[in-house]
Amino acid sequence: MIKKKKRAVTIKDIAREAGVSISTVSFAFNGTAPVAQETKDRIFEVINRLNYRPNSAARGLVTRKTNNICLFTPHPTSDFFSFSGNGVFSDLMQGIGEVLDQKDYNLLISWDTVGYKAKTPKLIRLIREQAMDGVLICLPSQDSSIINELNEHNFPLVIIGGADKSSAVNTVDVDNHEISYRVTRHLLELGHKRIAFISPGQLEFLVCEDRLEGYKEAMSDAGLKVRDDYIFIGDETESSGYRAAEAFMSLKEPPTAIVAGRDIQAVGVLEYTKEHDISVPQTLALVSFENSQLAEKHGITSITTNLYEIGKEGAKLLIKLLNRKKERAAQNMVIPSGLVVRGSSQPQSESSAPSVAASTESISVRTRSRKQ
Amino acid sequence: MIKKKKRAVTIKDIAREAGVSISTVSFAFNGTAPVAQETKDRIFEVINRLNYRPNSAARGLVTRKTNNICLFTPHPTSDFFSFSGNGVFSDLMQGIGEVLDQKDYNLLISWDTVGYKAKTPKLIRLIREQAMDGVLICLPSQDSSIINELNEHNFPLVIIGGADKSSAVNTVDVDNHEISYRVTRHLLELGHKRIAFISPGQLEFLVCEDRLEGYKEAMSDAGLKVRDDYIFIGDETESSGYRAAEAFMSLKEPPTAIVAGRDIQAVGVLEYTKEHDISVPQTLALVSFENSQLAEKHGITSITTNLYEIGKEGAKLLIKLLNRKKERAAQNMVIPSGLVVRGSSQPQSESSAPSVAASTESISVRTRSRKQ
DNA sequence: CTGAAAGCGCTTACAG
DNA sequence: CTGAAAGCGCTTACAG
Repeated sequence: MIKKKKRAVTIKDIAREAGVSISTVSFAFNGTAPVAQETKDRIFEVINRLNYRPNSAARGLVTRKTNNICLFTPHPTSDFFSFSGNGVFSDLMQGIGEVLDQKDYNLLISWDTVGYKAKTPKLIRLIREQAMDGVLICLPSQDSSIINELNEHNFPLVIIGGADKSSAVNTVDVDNHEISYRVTRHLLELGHKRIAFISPGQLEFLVCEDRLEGYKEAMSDAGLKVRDDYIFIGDETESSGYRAAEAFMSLKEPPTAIVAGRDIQAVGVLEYTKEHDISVPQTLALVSFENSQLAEKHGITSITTNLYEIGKEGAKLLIKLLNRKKERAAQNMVIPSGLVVRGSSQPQSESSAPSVAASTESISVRTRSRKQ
Repeated sequence: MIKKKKRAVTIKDIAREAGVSISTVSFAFNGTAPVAQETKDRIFEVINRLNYRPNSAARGLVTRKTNNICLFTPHPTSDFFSFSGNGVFSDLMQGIGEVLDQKDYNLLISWDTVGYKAKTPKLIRLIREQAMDGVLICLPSQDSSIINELNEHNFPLVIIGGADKSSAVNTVDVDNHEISYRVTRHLLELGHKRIAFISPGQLEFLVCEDRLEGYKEAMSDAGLKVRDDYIFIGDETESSGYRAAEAFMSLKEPPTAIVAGRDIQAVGVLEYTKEHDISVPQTLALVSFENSQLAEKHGITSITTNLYEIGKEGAKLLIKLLNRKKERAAQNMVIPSGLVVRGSSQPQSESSAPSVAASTESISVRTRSRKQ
């Protein structure tokens, strides 16, 4: 037996060893044409003995499939992902990873290096090189130049998180407008009228804009005026929540409730109330988004924004797109959110007992989709 | 002008449009053979106009290069990565990402789905399909079956984080043994003799084993006995730190200092001391690993374990390997760590003033490598 | 059920 | 400096 070093085993090796043609090997291996059981057995014996796997480049060249899907997103430590306390980026990756693994797709990552709304040479290069079959985009705001390039080259695309519902693109996201409305509504139902809002980040981010709008709409619908001094643009730091609280509570007419844009901000608010002996929820009620461990730990009422589910459903949708022959209308999938009520927004009549979770939907997250 | 829809532009299109042969296009594009300036200009005009990029599969088939490097790691939300408070996984990805972006490599991710020390079909498949040029492994413990397969196929490999120094593999890591020794030594120098240790996780994890050994060695070197009841196997939760403190402080002879295996555990310890009116550092001194935001926030003395640097240097090393013709001895690179002293381990003579950082090496992280 | 042949889009000797 | 040709390892009509 001659041992060749290093060279990878090819379909020719299998064919020779099994005494058949390479087409037969291909047919057997892929189950793409009928092959006699006997020869099939012979072929697979050799395949397994030699640990044969088709070279991905060669196969990709003819099938025009790479089995790679690309995730395009800001760097993991950028402020888009830097929600302390909760692994937003990890959750997203986990969701995507689980689906791709199961479907035998590989995950290729391309960072949005140049900052928001910037040109994106790397992704564009990958598109033109046809290095993947489809792409998953997760950006703070929509970049139409990428979307156009993707469409031109017929690359299936799903936008996850921060989806602009108005465009005819496949999206998977939480409905930030709706959940912000719901969270504000929760405070209104507790009797609050002076409700302030902290934006989770700059308003250029779609998530932030949507949450602000949801808050405003809830206020208007309740017949209340939206006051500019009740709106604070925060960021990913705890201290931005602290500063927001400081600003609000220094007003002549301070709010009786705050909608924090994210849990870490809510923690900042609590820090302020502790320092200034403001009782929560008696004097100041507090609700937030994310429902991360932080919210649980500090007894903050919060609404879930499940990045894990978003990643998972996004990946699923993309794969479905890849295996579809005929085009269909773009789908906008919304991941349900559950409001988890805790001590920070308990009705005042009830005792301020340890946090109580009272949510219907927070566990069983189902997905529904609607045509656009 | 005839507009063809959808078909990607190939080297043939460029050749036809520029009136040259495809070899000349290839030579010009890759700068791999001299081409007359005039024809070169003509070719590049067409290339730019048509946005040509060589098909990656076709190119990969002949060059045997994919420009992909694969990261093999547990799922991002697995307990290996679930250090709350700090984005270990994000930091790692960030470091890797920056280097690869700059060098025009793509990042392919393969999760270690089956748990620790398990068979790993996915990675093995990618190896055999030759879907990448090299791999970066980041696992809680070494898996020799993978390493063997990698070697068989001549795949360059770098192990980052959790590296077993004994084997002849390229590694990049913090020296967990040394930093644990250093951190314990710090307490010894403050006069402590009864020092307890909380393991950051199960001892099967190399990181944990190394840190425990470093602690033990420091104790022995100081002529102190290592007591079994001074060792607690913690995990990634805050409460494991709390429970460790509880166990230690209930001993007949409680320790006067604790080495927490990670910052989140140190926070748990502080929670316990607060509840039980134990003054830190007077009655109980505390040091930890990671030097995350948690350590800073709570004034905990901690030693840096820079995953960002580890990722970065790991990626750099791997790329160096890829571009090297002749083999060289395996390299073990250690990322320097800096001890950041804060209030939790202040010498008792000094006032318990707000945290003071006193570290020489924590900022300027340089790398040195040694042959093995 | 099986094989010979073409072709995917490139790179790379080899001539000239 | 440029072109014709072979070949990378596969899949897929096309015959038989």
